[in-house]
Amino acid sequence: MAGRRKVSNPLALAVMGLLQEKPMHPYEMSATLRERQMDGVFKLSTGTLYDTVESLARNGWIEPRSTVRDGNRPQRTVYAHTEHGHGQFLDWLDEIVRVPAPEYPRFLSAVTYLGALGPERAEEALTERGDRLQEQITRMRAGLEEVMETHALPRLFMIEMEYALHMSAAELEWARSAAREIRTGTLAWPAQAPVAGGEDGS
Amino acid sequence: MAGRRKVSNPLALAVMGLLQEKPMHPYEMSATLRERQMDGVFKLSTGTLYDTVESLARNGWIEPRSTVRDGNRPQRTVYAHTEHGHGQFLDWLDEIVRVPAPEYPRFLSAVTYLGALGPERAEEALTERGDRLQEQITRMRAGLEEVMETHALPRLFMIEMEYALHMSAAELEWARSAAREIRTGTLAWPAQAPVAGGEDGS
DNA sequence: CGCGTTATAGTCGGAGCCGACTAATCGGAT
DNA sequence: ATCCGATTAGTCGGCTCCGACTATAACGCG
Repeated sequence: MAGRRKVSNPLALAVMGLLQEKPMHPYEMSATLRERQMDGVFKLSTGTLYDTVESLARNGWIEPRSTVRDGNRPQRTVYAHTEHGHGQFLDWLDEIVRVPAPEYPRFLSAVTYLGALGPERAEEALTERGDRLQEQITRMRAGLEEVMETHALPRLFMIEMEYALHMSAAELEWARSAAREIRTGTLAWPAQAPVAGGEDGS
Repeated sequence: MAGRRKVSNPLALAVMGLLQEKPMHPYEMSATLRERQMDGVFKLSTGTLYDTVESLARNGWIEPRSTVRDGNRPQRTVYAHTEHGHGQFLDWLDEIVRVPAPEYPRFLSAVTYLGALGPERAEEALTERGDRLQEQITRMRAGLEEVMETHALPRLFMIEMEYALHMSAAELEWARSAAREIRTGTLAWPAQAPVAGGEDGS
């Protein structure tokens, strides 16, 4: 097993993915990602993008192809992936898929201290989350269908949407069920511990 | 609605949670979190912990209570939450639960470029993920039952485990189903695009 | 009673990340 | 002709995060 990966920011994955299509300069990457609404998948901020590109270049995954000057605009450096970079891209992809990495979603941390909210507030909050998730899912589903129809894309091209929808649905299910259990009392609120802690007195 | 939150690292939530129980010094927090296996929920590293505590103090959520010197060991600063901090803690908790925030799980980014792996490699990788997830779920379930039985805790105290299990199960389901769809051909691999984006060979 | 080992407690510098800012150009309205 | 705002393209400083390192005290052992 290797000592931690040189390149680790997921945005680098997006950059590599784009460069498989054709050489680009950073600004074009940014614009393309936004156009394709991939900024819901990769957290995109301009500063980070330029840093990421630089880091990829340092590590030999990509290299400056040309420095074009269009009219009198500031010159843009166009990058292309290297052969080495292409291999790394596939290996990294492969590893991310194969090995589930620990992630730390905010909601999980909040659930850990759900007790602190007390039953009423917790139930309310979970219900609201449920409603918001429902809306979100509806929007995603509509967006997905629209894209599929207008562009007649094969399913594989939107597969990440299917995954996102599946996971959102699972979360919705859990939130609703937890809210219901609080209402009906199936999920009891132990009196002596408003904050999770379970200290034994011994 | 407020301009972005001052304190934003989830580890701060853990710190606040612990301080609801009793005043502590950072090292004790770290030890306690590890003992309770909460380091699976909050990403814990010593450096970050000290930074986080300092930031909480700067923002008035907590304050140094005493500077104890035990024997001749380096003196430890014990912190307690302030009233303001307690309120912020609850509000933050409440907001995290109510409002689903966009998260960027690594697997989602990888799925976006699943096409690049080609059908065989993708199918294999998804299958392996499935197996690993299955193991992980078994381990979590066993751990959960053990804790519940030996400590006789109310369900609420391990509710985050139930959530984690639910989500892992959903992911497992998806991975298995996607792998199956690739095998059976239900999820087709468009020939002209090994990488999402439609590279033409011309 | 010296001596390596583990537990205790924390520091520090560098890398990563982000948002706010800069600056030039182009297209249309005035 | 010119002014305004949007688009194009990128820089920069500060804050956050992290892991590697330091240093002392208690503990067991031959």
